[in-house]
Parts: sequence; C-alpha cells; structure tokens
Amino acid sequence: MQRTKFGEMACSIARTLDVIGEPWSPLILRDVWVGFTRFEQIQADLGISRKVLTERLSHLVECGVIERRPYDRRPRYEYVLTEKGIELVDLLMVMVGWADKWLAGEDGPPVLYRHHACGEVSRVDLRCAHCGEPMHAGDIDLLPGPGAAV
Amino acid sequence: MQRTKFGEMACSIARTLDVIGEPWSPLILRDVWVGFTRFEQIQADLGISRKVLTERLSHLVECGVIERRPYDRRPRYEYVLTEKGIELVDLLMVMVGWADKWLAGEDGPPVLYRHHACGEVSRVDLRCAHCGEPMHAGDIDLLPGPGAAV
DNA sequence: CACGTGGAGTTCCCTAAGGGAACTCCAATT
DNA sequence: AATTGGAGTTCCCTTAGGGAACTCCACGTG
Repeated sequence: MQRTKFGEMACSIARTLDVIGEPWSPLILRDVWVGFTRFEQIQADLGISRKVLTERLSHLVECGVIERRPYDRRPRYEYVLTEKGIELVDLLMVMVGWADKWLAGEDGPPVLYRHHACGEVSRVDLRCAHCGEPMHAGDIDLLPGPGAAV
Repeated sequence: MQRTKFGEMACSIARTLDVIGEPWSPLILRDVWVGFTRFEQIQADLGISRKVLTERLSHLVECGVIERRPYDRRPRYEYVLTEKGIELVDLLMVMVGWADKWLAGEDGPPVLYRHHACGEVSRVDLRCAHCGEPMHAGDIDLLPGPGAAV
C-alpha cells in the first residue's frame, strides 16, 4: 500500500513514528536491546519475515538508531544500539509500564525491571525534567513551539 | 498483507503495539487528546483515508482506549479518551521528548509543554516509580516476571 | 412537505507492503 | 572439493492502505 510518510509532518509524534512506527520496528529494537543482535537471532525470536526484517534493519540503521558492524572476518554482522537508539528504549519502557498495568492478564507481567539505584523491582514514572513533579497528560498546557507549522 | 498479530506474544511491548501499533493509531490518539474529537476533524487534520480511520477508531474503542459517544440527537459522535487512554498519552509525550531532542531540525520543536506544577516549559523524564531516581535503559536489570512465557 | 445540508461512515478499485519459502553469496571448516 | 551457516534476495500470493464516490439519516429552510 502506498503508505503516507509521517516524517514531513510538523509533529514530533509523527517524526518518531517515521523512525520506529512501522510494524515490527519496536520489537526489533527491543531484541537488539536485550541482546538478540544478529539477523538470524532476531528473525528466529520474532518469527518475522526475512524480507521485512532486512527492510526494518536498514531503515533503523539509516535513522541512526542502530549500527551495523562486523563481528567476524567472514561477512557476519551484528546490530548495536547507538546513543540515539538507547534513548529510544525509554519509549519501550513506557510501553511496558502501560501494558503491565492495563493488559497483563491473570499471569501478571512477563518481565520485571529491577532498578540499579534502589535495587527494587519497579517501573518507570514520568516526571517533569525541570521540577521533578509528576508530568502526565493532564498536567501540561500545549504551546506552539519555534518549529510550529505555518 | 496478513499481518502477524502481536497480542498473543508474552511481551508487554507487543501487547501495547496490538493496541496502538498500527499506522496512524498514535496520531489519532494525539488528535483526540488535543481536541480533534470528531470523525471529520480527525480525517481532515491527518489526511488519513476514511476507511482506515473507521477501522482504527473502532479498534481503539474495542481496546477501551477511547469511547464513542453521541453529542447530538442527530447521529453524531465524538471520541473521548478513557482513563486507559489518558495513560497511553504518556507514550506520546515520550515520543515527543525523543523527537524534540533527536529529530527537530533548524526550527526546533513544533510544540512545547508547560508544566502546571512549576509553570515552566519542560519535558518528561523517566524516573523510578519506587525511588524517584532516573530510570533509563542502562539503569535496570530485566528479570522474568510471573507472566513469563514457558 | 419536498429539498438541501453536513456529519459519519461504506463501498470499490488499484497499488503496494507483509508472509513464506526457496534461492544466492561467501568465507571459513572438514 | 564439498559442506556449513550466517546474512540476506527473490518470487509469488494475499491483504491492507489510499482515494474517491456513494450511502444514510436526522435536522434546518423555503
């Protein structure tokens, strides 16, 4: 299908979607994050079609979210998160927090996070980078920024 | 294309994607959040095909993220966020924070957030819900949870 | 009362993207 | 020389997205 491209919209959500908004991309990012860094590993773990995996990986590399690098003298490559990609993992952590609260069934969450700083099993919470108080949908006003559309 | 459904994976990211992972869904959620609550408004704002908009709205309603309710005695409806949906906006705010840092071009971010609590233009930061310290990709260990796959 | 209006979808056709399996390429290893 | 295994490519088929036209229906308007 001729998918509309989001990258050109003056919207930060659309721009983020342009990077990881396609189906599978967040799961690929997760895999790379948790240590499935090679083509075959990711393909086997996700059950994704090889064609699509190739496309997604190239796109994520182009976007500077992951880096493709050889790990052997044979033509073997692994993918690693860049700084830009590591910060994108924030997004995954928030997804996990939401799903654990609203979608985890009888069994509870499949994965737990233990926070290094306090040693406790915990989850992320959104805070204001300026004052440190909670910052959620109802706690803010939206203002036009410098890059606002004409 | 016969898209693989993510909802059945024992993965909270996949489960979240099952709700808002399809193209356009996060942008629809954003529109509803910022006040484009009617079919025609959202369609015009996003330029999305009416067919797809219908599908996405139904799905979001089914998932309990938005609610469809009449606003007239004529057959007119608007969509409003549920509690579950309001908490999903966290995800959008994190997307915005990431794109504003990594993708905003010359012009800077298109939208700014002013935090009610402190009155400052700010952005979200991820903190540990338990101890309040920063909590990002490198600050945690992953542990199998009760709902882990067999 | 017939007609027009506008919101909210439906329907239809066409193209492009995803799934899946088979195939290729290539540097080691045996 | 033949085999192996990772890393993609290629091909066919199905299905989802884009876009425009069409439907439905409860008002207002003349």
